[in-house]
Amino acid sequence: MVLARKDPVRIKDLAEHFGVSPSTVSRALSPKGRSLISADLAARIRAKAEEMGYVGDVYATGLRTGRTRTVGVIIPDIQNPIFPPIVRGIQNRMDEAGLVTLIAYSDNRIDLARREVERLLGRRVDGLIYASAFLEDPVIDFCREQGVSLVLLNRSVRGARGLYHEVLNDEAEGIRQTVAHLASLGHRRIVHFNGPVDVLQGLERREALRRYVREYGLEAEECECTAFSREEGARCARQFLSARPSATAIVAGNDLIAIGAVQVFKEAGLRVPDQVSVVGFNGMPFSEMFDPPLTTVAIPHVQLGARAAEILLGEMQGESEGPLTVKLEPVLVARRSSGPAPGGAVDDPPRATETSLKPSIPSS
Amino acid sequence: MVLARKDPVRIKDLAEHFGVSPSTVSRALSPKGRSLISADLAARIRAKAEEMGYVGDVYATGLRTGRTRTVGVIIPDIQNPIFPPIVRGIQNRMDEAGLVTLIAYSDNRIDLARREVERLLGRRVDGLIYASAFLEDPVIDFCREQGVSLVLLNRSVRGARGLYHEVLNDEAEGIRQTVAHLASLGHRRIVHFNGPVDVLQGLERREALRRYVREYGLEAEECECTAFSREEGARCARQFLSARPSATAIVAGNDLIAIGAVQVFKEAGLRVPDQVSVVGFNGMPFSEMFDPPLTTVAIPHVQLGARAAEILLGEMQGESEGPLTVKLEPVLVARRSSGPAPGGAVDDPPRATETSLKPSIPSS
DNA sequence: GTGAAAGCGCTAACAA
DNA sequence: TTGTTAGCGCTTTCAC
Repeated sequence: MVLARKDPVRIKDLAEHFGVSPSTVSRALSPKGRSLISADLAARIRAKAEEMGYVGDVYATGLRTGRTRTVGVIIPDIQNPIFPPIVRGIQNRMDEAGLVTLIAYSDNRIDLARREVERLLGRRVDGLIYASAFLEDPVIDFCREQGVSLVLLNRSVRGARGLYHEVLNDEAEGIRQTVAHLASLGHRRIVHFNGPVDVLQGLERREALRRYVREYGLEAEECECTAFSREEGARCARQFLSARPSATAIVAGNDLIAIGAVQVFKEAGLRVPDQVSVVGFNGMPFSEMFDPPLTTVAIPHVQLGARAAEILLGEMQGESEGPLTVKLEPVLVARRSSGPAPGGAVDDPPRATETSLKPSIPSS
Repeated sequence: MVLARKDPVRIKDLAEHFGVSPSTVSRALSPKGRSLISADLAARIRAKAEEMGYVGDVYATGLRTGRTRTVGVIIPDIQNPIFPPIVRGIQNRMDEAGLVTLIAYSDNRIDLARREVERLLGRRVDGLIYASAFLEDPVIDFCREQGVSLVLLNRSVRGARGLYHEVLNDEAEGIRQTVAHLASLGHRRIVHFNGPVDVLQGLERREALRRYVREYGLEAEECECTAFSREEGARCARQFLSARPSATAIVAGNDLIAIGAVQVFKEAGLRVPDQVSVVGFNGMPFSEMFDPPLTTVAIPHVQLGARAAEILLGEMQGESEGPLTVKLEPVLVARRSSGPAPGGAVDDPPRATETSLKPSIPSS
């Protein structure tokens, strides 16, 4: 049994047991040192270390080498439902590699992000995964100055491409699928309740929408939300109701905007999807339980996290093949908040692409 | 500006600046040592340290003192929606106290929980917050053997009271509010889709239900779910449909069981709440967006986390006033999945206790 | 009230 | 291939 805390096994103990010096044991235990000593002895030391439950002292090693086998992750808020799967993806990969992950919250404020980066650097993290909220972000330059390995996750900064590692969702592809879906349902005029354009996602989704609306021969108007929130979705929905446009579908900047809009439509007696279709973005958990179940673009959050961790690990080992930009493909999940355009010709009848019960996460 | 990484300020630098010895600076900077040196010098050293951006080296201190200003938190899975707010509550408090929080996942498996505890102890955490899944859990004894400060959170173990610090939701009170609510709506016969009774919550909720059903003069049957999952809720709902009992309301063991049941009822054409009321438990995010919006017992998750952190901090400072058991009060949030009993006399008409839009969490 | 010195456990230069 | 030695930055006796 491991006695990790009570009386930890030290290198000295192993050295005495074998009648060798601490350095020899240290070499036997470290990947690079192992080749310097006799293979047989190294193997025996390693076996005994395992048996005695040797766990290297992270603090001694950290002090001596400056490397701490610790990484930091900065996200806006773990209570935002897109981040738990991202964090899990990161930690899965880091745990595998024997690193520990520190999680810090910026609450979407640059000053807090900066403070948290400083705290993490003070903790001597070997690398950082940063989910920045804004297109312009001085905190990223600060990280660069500090010389810490850095991967940008899910949110990016203007001009970052080629400067920093980035792991991103393919926003344009998600919008393309959305537009294709609505076009196939016979919609011809849509309104985009776009998210804030000072955030990468808001900007990219809006630009992709403009492009694909053209390519698919549709027409679009826009209502700009100042935040990715239900309140803003509701505001645009009220505006939509009072303007009474001829559009038959809403493409929301994300799921929260979508559900804010749906709620207002329902309260106003506008039937979704009979009178207006609504499509979200993010594939947030339980969106299939909403009323109506929400059609949305599912982002591979766990894989985004895992991929970012992977790249950071490579970077930390000095495998510097130049800054990478990785885009992962999202998938539109068609549910019942979108349907045939009222009175419109339908090229392709709607299908149920998702059956009722899927494996779910146990809760207390 | 702080240069946390590039060339950190050390005690030696401060010592040289003031022409004193490192010991003096160390004393000036530590709360206990401060009283040993001249107050004036201490103040000047502290001011300068602040100005120069001195950040003590956690690894040197950890090595020297054995205390690491780090705590570990073990939860089943951050993707389970009840845990993000708990984690946030813990971290808010720990950050305030200048401690760092390591989060590990057990996936509700005792072997993994054990492994994670060992990893955390290997990382020399000063304390542990443990959200154990089971009523019997040897991992807790292991923690005790290791002599690490420990607080049990949200999930408890049989016989733990008086042995370990516990921070719990008041399950009985939540059930009492549920039963009172249904009674006031005229329900007389209910079915409890209870959660697994080898988990504290499942057991306590069931026992409370039996008690309050009696106290309020109702009658209850039970259908036991083997997990807190939608699948199990759906299974009990199908059983309910085929048995066609006279009950008019379902009390679900948690929200997932509730939504699994609601889904089956809807598919079978049974109207909620006109023909059957359903009440959940947990107050999970976005449950107000479900169809119908779910009546549920909201647990103060953030406060649970903050309280657990508070107690752990006290324990780590040796403020040992004996093991504490803290219970926090949940609140029933009445929404539209519960309504008057069909054909029953209503003592008290249902009210809308929640209006439509509440502040929500921004999402990308 | 302050300084000198030792040492936490580990690794890496240097020596043999 | 292995041992010796020094020292990472800090705290804490012990001496003055």
